Amino acid sequence: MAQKVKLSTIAETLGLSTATISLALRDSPLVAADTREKIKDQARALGYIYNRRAASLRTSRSGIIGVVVHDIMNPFYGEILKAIETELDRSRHTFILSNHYDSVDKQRMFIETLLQLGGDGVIMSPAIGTPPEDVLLAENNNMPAIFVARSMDGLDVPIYRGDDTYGISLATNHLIGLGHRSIAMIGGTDQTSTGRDRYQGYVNALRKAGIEVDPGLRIPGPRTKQGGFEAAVNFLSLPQKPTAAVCWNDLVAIGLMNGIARAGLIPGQDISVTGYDDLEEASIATPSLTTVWNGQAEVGRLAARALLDKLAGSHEPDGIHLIKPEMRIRQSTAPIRR
Amino acid sequence: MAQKVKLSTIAETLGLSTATISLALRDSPLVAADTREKIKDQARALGYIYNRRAASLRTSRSGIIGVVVHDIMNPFYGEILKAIETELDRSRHTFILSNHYDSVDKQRMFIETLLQLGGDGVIMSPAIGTPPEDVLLAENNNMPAIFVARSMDGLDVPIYRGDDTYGISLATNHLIGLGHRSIAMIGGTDQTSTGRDRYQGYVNALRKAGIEVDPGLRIPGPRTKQGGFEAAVNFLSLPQKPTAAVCWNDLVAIGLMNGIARAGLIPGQDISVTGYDDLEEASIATPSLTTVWNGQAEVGRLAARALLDKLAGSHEPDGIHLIKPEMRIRQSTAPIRR
DNA sequence: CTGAAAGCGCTTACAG
DNA sequence: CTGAAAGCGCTTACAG
Repeated sequence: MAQKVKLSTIAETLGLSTATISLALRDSPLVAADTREKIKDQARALGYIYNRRAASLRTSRSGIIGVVVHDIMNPFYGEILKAIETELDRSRHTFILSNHYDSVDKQRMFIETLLQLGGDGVIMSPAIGTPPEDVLLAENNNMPAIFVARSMDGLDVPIYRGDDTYGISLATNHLIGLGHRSIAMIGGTDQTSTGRDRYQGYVNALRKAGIEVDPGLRIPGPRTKQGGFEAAVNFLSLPQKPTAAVCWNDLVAIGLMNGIARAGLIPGQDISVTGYDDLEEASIATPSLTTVWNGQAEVGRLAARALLDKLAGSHEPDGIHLIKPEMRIRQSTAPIRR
Repeated sequence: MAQKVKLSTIAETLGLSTATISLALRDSPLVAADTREKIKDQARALGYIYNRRAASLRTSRSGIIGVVVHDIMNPFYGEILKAIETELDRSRHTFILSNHYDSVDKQRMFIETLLQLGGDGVIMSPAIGTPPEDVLLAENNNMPAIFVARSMDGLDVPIYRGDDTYGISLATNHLIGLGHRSIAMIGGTDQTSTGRDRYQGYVNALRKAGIEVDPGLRIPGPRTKQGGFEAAVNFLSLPQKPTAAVCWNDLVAIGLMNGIARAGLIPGQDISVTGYDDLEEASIATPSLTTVWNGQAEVGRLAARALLDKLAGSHEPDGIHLIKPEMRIRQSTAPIRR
């Protein structure tokens, strides 16, 4: 490798000062237009690479934004990330991604690393059991946080997510409307706000329809396709013989449908199944999945915008921003067979 | 936020020099053990945050490793990434992720950003049409590259991937062994090394079995579930009435099976389908998918190790490192019906 | 075992 | 419109 090219290299070869070079490369109107062009050409010719660490050391702004969620391989988060990426790309921010797999330690290590790198802000879907201190660590060090998909009590961090209680009630009401009375709820956990909200929404809808809530019809836990697939055995052996299942999310629903099919029953005919999220995959599942649109792209886009606005100095309203879910009716649900 | 705590803050409160603090925090044996402890306690008490930009400006090592692939939401890459993450976590490197969506521009911008941040190295699955200069840009600026999953001609960058020609021949031979003679190949593109290799492997296997290769049986293009799903229509209307399909990957295979089922046929019985990759999902698809294990976790782990070794100064052998694929036989393939 | 001083490559008032 | 100089917060020879 040749000698490293820096601002001073360009300055020397052009007989100018580093100050002028620095300003010119950042398109400052303080530098005459033709000087600016000359400088840019020279920078290109020399293969100059801007050293962000040096700049950021001086300005204490890095252009780095951290994003940490449960698991980026989960398409639910994937769809959120894609929207965040699009929004951050537009403003030339770099984003650093991490999974926390609901490990508080892994999440804290990520926040610390981000602080060390001088991260400007962090978008997170907090790990189960996150202590408020870990979020305050970021905020107190001038790195604002925005939550997506999950709330946390005791912090007034802006949060963007779907209205889970309402959304799941849409799915439950849809099944009730089709004549189902014995409806199971598969998956999710009480350890997240989302989990509690969705179960509550399911319970509310049943009560409102005058259907007794049977705790035995709840199979908590599964959150993945694999989990839904394995839950099919338990589901099919429930003594109550439910005719329908409200699933925690699309992944669980698709897994459950696979499991039901494996047992020789036809999902969508013998058993009605609803998902949640409306992943891209939901419409091509077989049968195509009746589900609840949960606005992942909206959540990602709005959260990224809110963070960028905050960094730009505007006072974004804190508090909860709920996206209103919508029903998507497809083939996996049908009127009850009498 | 209180006044920022830096090395000199600790030094002053303790009556020591910044040099000693710096050494102590990095566990240098040059500092007496009890001084070291005292310093670490004080750092913790003051809430000191190590400034990596400053350190990296001085040492020109950042601890950052870039990873850029086609699409991190694709579980094939997801499984590679997970293995890379595990390996890099272990050595306390930070990794920055990006999709390139096969846009050469997006990929170049990522490489430039990484250089600006002082990235130590980059693991990439090069975008279609990547000019060698873009990779040399990294290498010439002291940022070594390692390829995963895709090769590129004209560069001697180490590459880790599966043996595609061999792997696809396993799938094709399996179908031939079941009595199939009219076997379609669905998906993939000639624009990647992987695409060319897999088509070649399919052709080789047919020839070796004395089956004439019919170019009309190839439906190139699809690489996703959606793509496979849509290809089902074309597949089912082929005049040759193929009884089996070798798919580009598991996603295409699962999509195709969904499409076949939607048309009222039973995949695995009426039509045999093979996938490629053996994603976690393959075994829970319905029917479970006969596929080729492609060693994603191995690819990721080995590539990360190779990069870390290179950064540590060891001379890693360049060239191609092929993982040997293995057949996984499940329910989606069956003897031909006469 | 500890300290004084230079320097990594930028940006930013301040002058002119 | 351009330049000289200080400083961001570390680490690293070099002394002692």
